[in-house]
Amino acid sequence: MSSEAPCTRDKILQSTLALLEAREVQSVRMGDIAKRSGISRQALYLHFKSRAELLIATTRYVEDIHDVDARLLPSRTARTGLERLDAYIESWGEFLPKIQGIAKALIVMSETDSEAAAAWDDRMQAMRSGCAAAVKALKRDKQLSPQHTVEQATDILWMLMSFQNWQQLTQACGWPPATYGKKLKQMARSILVVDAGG
Amino acid sequence: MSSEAPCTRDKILQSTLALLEAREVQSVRMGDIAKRSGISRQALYLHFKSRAELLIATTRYVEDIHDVDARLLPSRTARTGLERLDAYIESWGEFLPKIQGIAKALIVMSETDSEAAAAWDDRMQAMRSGCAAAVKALKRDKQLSPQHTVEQATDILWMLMSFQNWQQLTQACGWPPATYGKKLKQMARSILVVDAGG
DNA sequence: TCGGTTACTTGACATCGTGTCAATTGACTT
DNA sequence: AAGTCAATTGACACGATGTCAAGTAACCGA
Repeated sequence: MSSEAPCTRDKILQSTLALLEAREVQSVRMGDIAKRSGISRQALYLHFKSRAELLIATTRYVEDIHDVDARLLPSRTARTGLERLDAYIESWGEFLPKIQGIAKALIVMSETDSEAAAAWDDRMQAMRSGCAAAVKALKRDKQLSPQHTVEQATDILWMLMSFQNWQQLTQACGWPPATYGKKLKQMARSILVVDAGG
Repeated sequence: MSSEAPCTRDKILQSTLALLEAREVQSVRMGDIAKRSGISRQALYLHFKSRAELLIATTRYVEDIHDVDARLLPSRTARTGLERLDAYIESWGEFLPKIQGIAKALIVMSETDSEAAAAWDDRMQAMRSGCAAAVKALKRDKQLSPQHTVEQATDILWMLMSFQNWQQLTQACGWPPATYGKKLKQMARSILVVDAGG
């Protein structure tokens, strides 16, 4: 439970997460995380061998906290392909804001660290599997537009749902979360579904 | 002409560009650029006050070389809204591969340098104007889907045409350039156009 | 031909963040 | 009393950016 005194490792992960949500990624240094965790900078290296490893661990920590699997349940139990598509976009749209900080950090880290790149890629491939499943369900229902192969449709849905697009629409364009969800469903239907009734 | 001996500043810009196209962004250091330009590292600072400024100057240099304005001519002279949309996507799709290196560099630099961020944002806003113009032409032709406001339609087209999406589709998904162009036009029509024939 | 300017060189150095190492402390076991 | 474990302190190497000072070589105009 969170009311118990967390062990040092958990304190570090919590601090990292809090800082990433509060500030610009690059301004979250090992020293800052240590200070906020109430330990020395060197002690961080007793728990994580590098900054990259700490960020990767934080990613897993976030997914644990928010119970990704439970969130995706409605999309897996959907009856029709359309329902599944909508449910998947919906859950993802609710999940994205929660991983914002760590996602940005991991993307930036990916430029210099191949393990970070692999970790982020792994999460994105997991998300892609969900896209592939939704597309497959559409295909099964004969609702997939003949304009695209199954592969292409998956690529397209994956692209639409990318973290960068979410960032651009909600941050740069100022779309509220509800608009993001609604519009993304519209777009996915317009592109992928044969009879795009909304 | 390029057969004349270029001045030092131009040599630097050419070297920067060549290196950014050949290698990972972060591995292009001031020292590398200097070596390739045949001058000392310190001499770089006689021409550009920082790495960020050099990258920004390189961006302008690339746009000069490839004559962006001329490229966009067909989209500006298009008769119908649909023609304009297609022409704009087409030119952008041809232009993107050429700015790949410097674009990635500027995006990475944006994390740490606010001037670089402003420079990239400026280019993206310019691209957005083109999107707005295409959407307006569709609206004029009564071909804009009533699902979206003009503003939203612009946001959507802007998102679809983003550098990150191009990267994801051509690199991660392995789409050939021709497929990228064709599919992007399809997607834009499906989402934005009222009678999405095509 | 002298003097000045311009472009560039060399070498040393400050700064910042990551990551490492060695010696030490303090608490809890057995 | 001895041992172990988590953490501390302080020093330090490394790599990259950016700065500074002194020197050089070519060119240009009076």
